[in-house]
Formats: sequence, structure tokens, C-alpha cells
Amino acid sequence: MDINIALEPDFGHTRRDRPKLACTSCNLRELCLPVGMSNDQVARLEGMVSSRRPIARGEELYLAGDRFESLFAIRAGFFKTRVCTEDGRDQVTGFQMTGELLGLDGISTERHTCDAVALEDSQVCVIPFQQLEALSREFSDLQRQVHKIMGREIVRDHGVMLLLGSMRAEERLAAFLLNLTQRLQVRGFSPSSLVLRMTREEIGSYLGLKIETVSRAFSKFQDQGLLEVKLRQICVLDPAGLQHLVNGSHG
Amino acid sequence: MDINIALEPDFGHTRRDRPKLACTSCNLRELCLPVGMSNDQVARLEGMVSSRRPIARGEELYLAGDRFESLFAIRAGFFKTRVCTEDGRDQVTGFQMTGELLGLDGISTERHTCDAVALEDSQVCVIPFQQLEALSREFSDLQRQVHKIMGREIVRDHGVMLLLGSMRAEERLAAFLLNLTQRLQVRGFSPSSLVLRMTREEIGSYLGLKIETVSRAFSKFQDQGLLEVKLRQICVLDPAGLQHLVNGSHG
DNA sequence: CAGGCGGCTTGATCTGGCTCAAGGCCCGGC
DNA sequence: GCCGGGCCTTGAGCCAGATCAAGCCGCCTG
Repeated sequence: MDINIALEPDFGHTRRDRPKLACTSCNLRELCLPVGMSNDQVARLEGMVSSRRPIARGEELYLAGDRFESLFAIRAGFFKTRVCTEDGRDQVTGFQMTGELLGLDGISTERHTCDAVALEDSQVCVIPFQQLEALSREFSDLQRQVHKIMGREIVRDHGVMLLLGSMRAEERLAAFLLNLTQRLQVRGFSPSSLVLRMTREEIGSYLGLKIETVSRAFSKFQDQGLLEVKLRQICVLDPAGLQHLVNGSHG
Repeated sequence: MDINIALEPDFGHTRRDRPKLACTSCNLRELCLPVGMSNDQVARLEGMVSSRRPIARGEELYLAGDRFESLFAIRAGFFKTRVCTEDGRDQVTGFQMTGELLGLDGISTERHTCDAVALEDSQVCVIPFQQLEALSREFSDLQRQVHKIMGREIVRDHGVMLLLGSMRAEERLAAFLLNLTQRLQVRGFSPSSLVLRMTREEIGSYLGLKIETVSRAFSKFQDQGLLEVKLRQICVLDPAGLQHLVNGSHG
């Protein structure tokens, strides 16, 4: 099992696999939803997803406890999701980027169970869940895709558990960075240069580490020639070295 | 958010809510699947779930890499799921008991991504997934239920992340024990007395702790009068005390 | 019944990551 | 330009949990 793949969902196919289609409202082809669907079917889907919503940096798309009505497809931007407890514990459960889906946490109870916060000015497409269910009763390809997306989230979560339960601090950070670069690469960005959209503290929360530990790990990676770090501007000099950290070199 | 609820799926209703129905093949009413379905519909579902499979203690129901074709409903017994890496890391991702579902990890890639191992002699109902999808296109109540079950797993996983990312050793064990007793209580067992089906090492893997730490935490709980521990026979003397550990008393 | 093994406990010691503390850098507001 | 605040880095010391080591207990097998 490759930890990097598992950490965050991934389309399972590259850009070039996807058929081109001019999509008016929401460019749904850019999402992972309409795999295998005919143009007619995609048009129906797009008709449903008429509403878009801008979210400013720092704003919440939804909060734990909010009524669940829709999923949200990120058209542009970057989010984090977090669960909080009454006693002030706080855990970032994921970072989501363009093309990924938010809101699955609300399906089971019909209320959201975590907060989704924009880490930069963003825009989402609103996908009314009841309508998505209705349409996926009609189109088995869509149904299959909905199931796969949810299944992918479950597999991703298992990857995070593995990371939190069995990796050391530097291994966690290396896995995290490799996962980020892979997801960016799928989206056509450079695999070696990236700008972090989150603070060290948010990275720490996600990885189960304190901010100082994250900071020290970045510094150490820089000293070892694995990265070049300038605050949030990261350049990956030695991805194989990072991968080696993730795989092999633990007690 | 209540951590104990989130750690493992839970029916969301108690025994007495569920209508009684004589079910020949698989007692599906005992599962969480047919909520809201008519008797006719349940009969269709049961027709689909004809095959049962016994799994001896220590045997694997499936392994990572196996082709995914079915979900499995536990009719009787107890399982663990675990993800493994090539380099020998190993993380228990969950413990499943009677009435719970196994196999969701295989939906996204059509191959299982973790191993499911019986911790005692068990029996599962085999639910062919394609047929389940077909039937859930017909019956929206079933569709809804499938979605909820998957959503519940996602929420549970977030609870585990919170536990692994932000709780101390004793808090983790307390949360784990409370979760177990709650799930057993829903099934009609005593909330105070339980027999662990897993080793200390498996608990440790699930909680991101070493076996010695788990053992010491058990001993400490016993010294504090929270538990009575005789190997795998546990008696919860002070559930409120455990809950207090989980909630409040961290730095 | 002896022997052995897997699972569990307990003690002693070590250490990775946390805590506490100070200082620096970047950027936006006045 | 200067000031202030948020974010990041770095050092020193500490501690929770890991590691190492020894021994016990319950149970199975011969």
C-alpha cells in the first residue's frame, strides 16, 4: 500500500483520460463525479448543480451541527476540515483542494459533524444531496461514482490513521508533503514547487504534532537537502529521499 | 461531539425501535440496512443475501488486494481490520462486532485495501455489492441507508483521528473502553462487564500505543477503581470517571 | 503432570516530541 | 516609515510513552 496515495483522495485517472466537454455552469468534468456518463447525463447533473458560492479566506463553508443538505465541489480554492470537542480539542481531519468534494461528514446524521474552513478565497458548487441521490438512482454510473468517492474517503482516512498511529514526526511530515505534491501534480502543477495554504499549526494538528515539531522537521529537511523552505514556499529537492523516509527508515 | 459515539458505528436507534419480522436467511432486521423498508422490500434484500460464510478465529475474511465483490454483514462474531505496509508497519483500523458491516474499504478501487481477520469464530452474510447497488436504485430507503452507513464510517474515522492526533494514552484507552461498552449495550449486553476479544497488542495498534503502555493504563485504571481487570475480563466500575478522563482532564 | 508458549505485567532506563521561553521575520495599518 | 500582530524559528529542559529486560500467568500439548 502506498501511503501517499491513501492520504487524500485522488481521481484515479489523469487529466488526459477525461473527455473534453464544454460545461457551462460548473465545469463538472473537472470533478470526479461524472466518470463514464454520457453528455446528456452530465447535462442533467449540471442542471442540478446550478448554484455556486464564493467563500472568503477564513470563512466557514459549514460548521458542525449545521443541517446537511448538500455536498460541495470545490471549483477553486483550498479548505481544511476539522472536528472540535466541547473541551477545546481540535483536530484537522483533512485539506481539500480544487476538484475535491466537501460535506460527506454530514450524510450519516443529516447534520455536519465537522467544520469546513476556506484557507484562501474559494468558490464551491452546491450539489443538493437529495437530487444527487435521485439522479444516481437513474444513472448507475453516477451511483457507482458516488459510492467510489465515499469509499475513497474511507480509504484515505485509514491512511491517516496509519500515519497517526505508527509514524514518527519526520515520517509524517514527509508523507504529508509527498501527498500534497502528488495531488498538485495531478492538477497540472509542478511536482517540486508548492505554496502551503495552511499554517504550521494546522499542519501540526493534522499530523498530530505541535507547531515547534513541525517547524523543526522543516528545518531539518532543509539542512539535509531534501527541501528548500521559505516560510510557506516549499521546493522539494529530493522526493525520493522523502519517500525513503516514509517507507524504510524507522526503528 | 461525543467521542465515544464517533469511534465506531452505531445503529442510531435501539433494539425496540425496530419492527419485528421473521427473517429466514439472515435476520437482516438485525442489521442496520433495511431501515424504513417495507416487508416486501426486505424480502427482496434477503433473497439477494442468500450466502452465509463461517470464519474461524484467526482466519481472514479478506486480504488487502483481494477483488472486491461483496460487503459482509457480521451475523455473529468479532473482527478486526488492519492496514499493512510493505515495510512492516501495521495499523488496526477498527474492531467490528455483530450487526456491523465489513468491506467498505474495497469500494473505491474494487480491491480491498485492508485485511479483515476474525478474532473469534464468526459468521457473516455475503452481500453482493452490484446487486445491492441495483436494489438501492429501486428503493430509495435502501439507497439512503447505504449512504448513511458509509457516511457513518467516515465520521467514525474522524473520531479515531481525533483520538490518535490529540489524546494522551489513558484518554485513548478510556475512550476505547467506553465505545466498546456502548456498542455492547446497544446489543443488549451489560454496560459494565465485557470480555475483550482482542489482545493488548491489537488494542495498542488501534490506539497508536505500545503494548506495555496499554497494560500499564489498565493497571492504573484498576488502581484508581475505575475498572476491574482480569486479563480480558473487564468490569467497568466507574464509567463516569472514564468519561471524565476523555473529556476534561488534559493539559 | 511437566514443559512450553503466547499473552500479560512490571520495573528501569532512554528519548522523541512537548513545553516553555525568547527572538526574528513578514506584512498590513496608521 | 514605524508600529504591531500573526506566524515562524530556535534553544533549553522536561516528561509521557517507548524501549529493554525480566518474570508471571493461564492454557495447551504431550
